[in-house]
Amino acid sequence: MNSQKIEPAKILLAKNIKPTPIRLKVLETLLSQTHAMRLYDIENILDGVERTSIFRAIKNFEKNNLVHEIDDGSGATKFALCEDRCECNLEDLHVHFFCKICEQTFCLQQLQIPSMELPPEFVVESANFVIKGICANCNT
Amino acid sequence: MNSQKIEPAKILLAKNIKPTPIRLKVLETLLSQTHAMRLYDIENILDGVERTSIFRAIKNFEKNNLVHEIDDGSGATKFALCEDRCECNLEDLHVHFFCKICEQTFCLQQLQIPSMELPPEFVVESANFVIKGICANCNT
DNA sequence: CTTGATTTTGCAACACTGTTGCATCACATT
DNA sequence: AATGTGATGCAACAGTGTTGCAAAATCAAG
Repeated sequence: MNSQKIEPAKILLAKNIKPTPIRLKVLETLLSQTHAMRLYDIENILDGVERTSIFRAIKNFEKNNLVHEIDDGSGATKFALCEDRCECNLEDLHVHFFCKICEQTFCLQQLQIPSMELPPEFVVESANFVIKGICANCNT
Repeated sequence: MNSQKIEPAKILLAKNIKPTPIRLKVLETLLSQTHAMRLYDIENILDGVERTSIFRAIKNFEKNNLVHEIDDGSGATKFALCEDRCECNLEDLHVHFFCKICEQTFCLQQLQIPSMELPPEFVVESANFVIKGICANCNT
């Protein structure tokens, strides 16, 4: 079936991203995973593809609101696909969960980041809310 | 006045930390700042003290609930003193604010991290909530 | 006080992540 | 086919965190 080859290209085109081979591979890799991924994870799966090429593809995706960065405190930035109509505004942000055991990061899309009453003159632009603990899989 | 020399030692002793020269210097540096500091910042102020020595002092402080780590997405972990009776439990956690302009990180101690309704079987242990934007000083 | 054990510190080195510069290559347009 | 634009691969680098080991300082026991 070729739907797996056609879909990613459509996604890229919908975001005005030229669907080059590397970008397609990176996107397919992200689509194949349910968790947020490190650059290194993608590198391992796409064996033979340069780290920098993946890096630039991801940066391109970010700029075009296709993926978002998550800083889960593990030391490495993780990346996950945005939801369809995400424009990476404040309202689009959601909470993430980092499991200390399997070290995987979950997008809790149903949990919007709560707005906070900041001190006067402070302006919010974005936020990073990561809850850490043990995920359902590791909690046996 | 010698209160500045006696106080830090008391703080360390109260947390069962042996007040060695390096530890005192690191603690004094943290006390002298209103914002969270990077290892590198402390290193710069304590000119001549080894990075690793500061690192180990900080790690010791962390273990004894004297400082907490903040991951503000700047790439470098920042450290700030805990409040007096902090035991680094969930209830002790507060929101942080990272200013994109001056790159300083503020402890918003009055803002407790809100609890979230997680998916079933997920266990919370800690959290990192950083709001990013422009601080009052830079917002002119 | 001397000896020995333990802890702390300084130094060197390393791993990992992210990033940039540059040359080459592919591709699209004329 | 010629040309220009962008994508890719390669090499190198910087920042951060971390560990191993040896020297120094501290502490405890005799």
